[in-house]
Amino acid sequence: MPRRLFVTTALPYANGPFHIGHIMEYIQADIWVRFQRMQGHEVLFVGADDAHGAPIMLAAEKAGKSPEEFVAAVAGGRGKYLDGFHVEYDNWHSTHSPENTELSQDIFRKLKLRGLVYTRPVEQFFDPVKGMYLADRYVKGECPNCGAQDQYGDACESCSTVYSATALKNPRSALSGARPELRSSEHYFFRLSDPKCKDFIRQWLELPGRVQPQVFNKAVEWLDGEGDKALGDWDISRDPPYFGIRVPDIAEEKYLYVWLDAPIGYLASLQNYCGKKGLDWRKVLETHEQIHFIGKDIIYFHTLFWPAMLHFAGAPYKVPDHVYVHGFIQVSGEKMSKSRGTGIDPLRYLELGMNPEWLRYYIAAKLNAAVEDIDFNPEDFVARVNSDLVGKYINIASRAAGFLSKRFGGRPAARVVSPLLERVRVAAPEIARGYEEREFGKALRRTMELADEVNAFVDAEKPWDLAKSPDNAGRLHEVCTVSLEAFRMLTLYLKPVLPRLAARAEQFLGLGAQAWEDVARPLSPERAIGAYQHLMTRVEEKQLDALFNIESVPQPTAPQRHAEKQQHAAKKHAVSDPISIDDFNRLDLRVAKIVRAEQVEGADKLLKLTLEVGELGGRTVFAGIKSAYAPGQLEGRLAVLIANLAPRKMKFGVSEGMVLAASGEEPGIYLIAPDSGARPGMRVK
RNA sequence: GGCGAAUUAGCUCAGCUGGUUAGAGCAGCGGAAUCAUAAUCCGUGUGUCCGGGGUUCGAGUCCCUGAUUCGCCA
Repeated sequence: MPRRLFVTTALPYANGPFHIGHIMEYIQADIWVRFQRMQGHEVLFVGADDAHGAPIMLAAEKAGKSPEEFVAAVAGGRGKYLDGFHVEYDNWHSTHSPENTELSQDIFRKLKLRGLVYTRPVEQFFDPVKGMYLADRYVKGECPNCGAQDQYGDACESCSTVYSATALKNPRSALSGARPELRSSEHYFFRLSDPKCKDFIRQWLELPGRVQPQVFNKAVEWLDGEGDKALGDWDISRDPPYFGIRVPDIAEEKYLYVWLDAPIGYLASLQNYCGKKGLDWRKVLETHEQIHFIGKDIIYFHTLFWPAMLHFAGAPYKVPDHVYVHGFIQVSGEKMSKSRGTGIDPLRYLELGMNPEWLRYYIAAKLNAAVEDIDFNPEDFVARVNSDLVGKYINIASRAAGFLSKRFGGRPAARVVSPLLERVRVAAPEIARGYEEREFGKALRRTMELADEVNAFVDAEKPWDLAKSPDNAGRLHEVCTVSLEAFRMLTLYLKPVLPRLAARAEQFLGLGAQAWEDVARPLSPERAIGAYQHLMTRVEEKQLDALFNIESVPQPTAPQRHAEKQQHAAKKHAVSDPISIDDFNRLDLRVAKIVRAEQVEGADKLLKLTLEVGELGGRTVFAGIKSAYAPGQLEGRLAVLIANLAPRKMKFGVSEGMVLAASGEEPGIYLIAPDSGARPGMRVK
């Protein structure tokens, strides 16, 4: 009995392009969906832009566009990312759409009808210059607890007290700088604290397998909060000006809060798709399991509000069957940050010509079903992709195809019996379980174990020796057939992760698109394989350097020039005169944290760095790295400092050491960074 | 501040309800091989399982405590 699945990914906020975190989620969901389809299940996989809310309104204003234009421009850029990473949605829509307006107002009306919506006045800051109410994050002032300056209206970064914006001392609008006025207006609330609401949510959460255990615990913690942590009602309306959906059936201009209409966008996208396909979306909703992939940052909305909204709105709406939560992707152990330049720009990845399936594989290899962050580590990326995919998996086809084509007209041997193939074949259910449970890392680890066994088999059988004597032709034929048949099954196991590569491999093997059950259908002696051509190239470190170094976009160089360059470079490769270990020990190298980086007035190449060097305290260093780094990129990073270099007086001040950086013939300077875990003040030896 | 999670080999990570000398991949090192112009195979781990206490016949696994990191506090 095939399952019917309605699968979504979290709706990205349409105030900018995708970042690597979005792409990770889409890859996770896409792999899962492709796997389900290979199982013969029916899947509707949709996404949409989350287009409403104050931040978009303000971003549009800043860009000199209407919100509609602004959002449309962002939406126009989505395709190249999704296509680029082989993420295949059935539909991509927007919350700023007729479907979403209708659905959101319908759900609102139904909730109201059931007595779960009420109004009460809310006191809020109003910016008299901008003529709008200010969300907490748009108010700044002094912390009421510790007096720290310049804090946002929700929590203090200094003493981490949580408060409301109206508690701030000397508040001002972060938008206009004006002193905000306290005004009151009528807001709509969703009665989340109602016992029947909480009871329902708990019951919804408790179904085994509904959400991961970590998510369950978190949700219950919110649900059972007491005192000032008790679950409160949810403010679901906003005053104009607001880019959103009107609160229906009232004369006054009020809007639904963006977080109310955002998840409804899942349904709007489904409805939009069904409209195009002539399907009844109500029917589809009824017959399909509803599954949401989301990040850990939005658990709150998806495990409390969303199921409650759907449940109490009633038919045709249906509560989600599963909410699957993933962690964040970090880069080299650091939180992603555009200002520090540590993020990976997915578009740049594609523009550099890097293979999207490398990233799909790497991400899949690190993903599991837990709510854990994963780390993108460049060296690890190179090692995994090159040794797993190229060295182990692709190599199997490459080792067998030549003999089979040259000696046997490309036809596999008939009726080959092999314990190895049996082992590869019986792994199918275990690997399937890995995909099903979103334990992609496990599925791939197992697959690569099998690839190892196949390579060991080839080594033991030594086809190159067998090929030397015509007497061994039969055995040679069998060995090559076993290798290639194993390759076929491994391809099938990897197909959800590597759809493009699998399609090319299938073509090479003379097969149609394989489904999961085709594990049991071996290569036919009737059909010759095609000529082997390489299926995947290796990652080069240079590509990762280019990916991370925003400043030095690689110049396409003519081949001759490249050769010239290498000749020049060769002369410089000679190593300097030897020194003793004592000479080396005279250098006092320390890990230093760059706490501040500033432009130096009048200097072409220098940046002024303020360093923190553990017990050595603070240092000021002038570094000639202005051409390669913007000051903002450097703050917070670790570097290596020569701490005992004699201080040097410069035009702009005294430099108390040097930070280490690498450079070559080509332009570009690369700061030497300690591995994660190093602390300021540690000695480098 | 309160609550929670994480901390295992150079790197990335497995280690289920406590049970023999703690594992894998990659890297490194030593060998072999040359079918694979993209590579493989064999061998090789003296790891304060974050520190310190405790429970237990027995703890990476449970409890307490400290450190660091990361979340959540609507």
